[in-house]
Amino acid sequence: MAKGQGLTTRTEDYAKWYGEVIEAGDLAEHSPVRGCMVIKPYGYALWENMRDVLDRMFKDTGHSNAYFPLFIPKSYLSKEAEHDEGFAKECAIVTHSRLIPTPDGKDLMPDPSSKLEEELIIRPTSETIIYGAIKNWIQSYRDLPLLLNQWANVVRWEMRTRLFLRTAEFLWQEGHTVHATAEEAEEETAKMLGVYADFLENWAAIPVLQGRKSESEKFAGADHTYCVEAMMQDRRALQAGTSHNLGQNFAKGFDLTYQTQEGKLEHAWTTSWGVSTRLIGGLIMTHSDDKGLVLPPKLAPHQVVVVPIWRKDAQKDDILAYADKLVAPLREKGIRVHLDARDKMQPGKKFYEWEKKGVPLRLEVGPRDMENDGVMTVRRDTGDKAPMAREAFLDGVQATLDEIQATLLAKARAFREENTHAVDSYDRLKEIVEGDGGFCRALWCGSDACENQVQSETKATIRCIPFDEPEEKGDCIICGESNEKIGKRIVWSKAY
RNA sequence: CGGGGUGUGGCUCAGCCUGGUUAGAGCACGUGGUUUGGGACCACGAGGUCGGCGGUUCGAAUCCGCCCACCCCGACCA
Repeated sequence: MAKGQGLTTRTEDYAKWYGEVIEAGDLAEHSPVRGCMVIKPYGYALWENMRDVLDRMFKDTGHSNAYFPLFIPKSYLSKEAEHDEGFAKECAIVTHSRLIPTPDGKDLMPDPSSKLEEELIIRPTSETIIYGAIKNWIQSYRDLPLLLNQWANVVRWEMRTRLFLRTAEFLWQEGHTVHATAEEAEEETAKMLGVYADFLENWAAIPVLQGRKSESEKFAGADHTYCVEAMMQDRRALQAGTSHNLGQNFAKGFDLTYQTQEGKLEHAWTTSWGVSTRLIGGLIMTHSDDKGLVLPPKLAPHQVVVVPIWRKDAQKDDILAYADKLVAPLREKGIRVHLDARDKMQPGKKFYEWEKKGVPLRLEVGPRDMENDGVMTVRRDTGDKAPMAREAFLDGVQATLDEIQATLLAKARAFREENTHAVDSYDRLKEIVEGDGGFCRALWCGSDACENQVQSETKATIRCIPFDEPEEKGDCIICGESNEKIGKRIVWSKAY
């Protein structure tokens, strides 16, 4: 994208648009390390806001934060067979602890004598290292439930990466809980999925489908996986968060046992759940437009930006003093406001910049406004521009921000509904998937064979078996067998 | 890991085919001035081991060899 011009539009090239929005919004950039990104201050501020809200939600549901090591002894990974198989092919491995100069003295190489006794895996997820530690914390049913969360970075050596959506290293939170009964573990798994759905809809303004993953899509090592799925503006699905009921699989692998009230020794029941910096990608692809980022007020680093305008230097001090009559009251109301007092920059340039950065509400204050005790307001979501009296603006600003938040959610929900189709034949499924795309609600027999066939022929996958689908008996659109095992429509879509 | 492509100031690229003083342009950046209600203009200025190593040559960004990195398209995935 050339500076001083517009972005590639979504219809021209969606992937290119996505990259340009990130660049123009100053969120992140590629690092010299393959598949890794540098999250810039503005992008990190967005992540911090997400993190703070989620962290509060986790604590309100009884969880405590802890921190476990980045390195996992290789042997830990082989204690849960499915888990091992699921992650082994994308691990970074530490083999040495020291560098020495090469024989020609021009480079460095691992010192053969520093080869580790046991190689260390850089965590792709922390179940194994956490169970290794907490099995010693739990002896009695009185020690349960154990409700932990960790904010951390993890590494998965992915083949193809995209900023935020799939990077070799990413930031996330991973909840890990241990329970005395299967019922409690199931309740926890469902509860945390609900927390994610709440966060996504009410804070990120991203409507989500809640549901269960098919056997082939579930987390490696889980009994079953629940997920929240969102639709991006190119009508592809994004798995925004997952919550896994791990049953006793990991407890057995790590000998995580507790003594019951009756004095018997039993394996515990565990869960894990996570969301990552991928959510930033989801936020971008849900709300942003051809002018750049559009951020929901509840998560935006700056909810309001004030651009002062002066014609002559002599006016500058007066205008800035007047701008403060907006900025100070906004701060008092707890609104995140930024005054852009940069000199030697034309107002128009600032307008474009904050538009690209997705600030929900822009205020322009110049001599005319100062004279009228007014302010010019511009909404990022609709582009609506309106002059207002200062006091009236201040009285209504929170309501305006709430309305922007609600508008974004409603718009995203309407888009998803428009692009969700009830599909009753495989031909129709292919037609949609190969055409505009979207979510296809269809009957499915529950077999891997049908799932694999669709995936290899169309690239679409089963995103989830939604909770809120009504019961519906009928024949699988692929093989024609009865769907009695599933008993309702499931959702197919291409996904990120 | 297969197929394709690209490596030259912060960014986008020209120069390479046909080797020849001091490697260019636009954007961005700095200073000064005029500007400022939707991306300003003028002047001056700073910034480069031309991805790395080796070879050919009097001389290499340019030719040859090897290596590395990144990007795009596939198979795999939060």
